Amino acid sequence: MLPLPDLFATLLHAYGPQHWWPGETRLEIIVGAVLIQNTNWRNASRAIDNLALAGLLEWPALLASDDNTLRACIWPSGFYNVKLRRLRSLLNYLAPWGLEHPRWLALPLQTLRAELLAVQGVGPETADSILLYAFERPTFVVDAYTRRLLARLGADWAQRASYQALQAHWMAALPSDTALYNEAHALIVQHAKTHCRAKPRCADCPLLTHCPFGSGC
DNA sequence: AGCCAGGACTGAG
DNA sequence: CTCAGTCATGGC
Repeated sequence: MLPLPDLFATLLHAYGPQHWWPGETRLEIIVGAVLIQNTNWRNASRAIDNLALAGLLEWPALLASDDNTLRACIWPSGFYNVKLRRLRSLLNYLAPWGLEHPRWLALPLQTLRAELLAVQGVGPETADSILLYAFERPTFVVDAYTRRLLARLGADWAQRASYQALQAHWMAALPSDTALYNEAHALIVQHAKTHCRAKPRCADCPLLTHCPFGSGC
């Protein structure tokens, strides 16, 4: 299979730098990481817009918000009862220090990751998204796109591999670097959105020549 | 009309 | 430790 550094270079050449940032502020990124769980970006984005309109993308306001207001805002993202609880547990974890505390940049990555994973409703992808995008820590975010892309490129093991195995695979292949991991994930998402769901399917896919199925998506 | 989307948790076997 | 079931909206 195409070596991952080459895969990254190919996508970068095809799509250009994404400078992807899933939110305007640290708080928005963290909230978004929960709201996007098993939901399409459009619905999650609606929820974020509602929160912004309600003035709840401000740290103290969000902490002080009542459940009914918060639930109404996040409604379009689906799973609103579950996500309400998950947001609360995450906010409760962050609250003692706030979002700008030096702690978030000082603690070892694995320590912080373990803390996040201990929060109810924060699994590996959500934890890594927060670490990479909100706190700019060099950890690779594995998601459905990442998994599918490897599988489509012939790495059959990827489809059923554990999160840990997939993450280790990427991180062993690419140097530990926040900007690089950010860009790599953004490119994979960009590729998936422009080709995987394109119709006609993958006519000018940049990964076409590397794909055993005749389409690199 | 179903099927699915950038997950995580729970209970069962 | 696998794995099906659960949570839910909106777009196609």
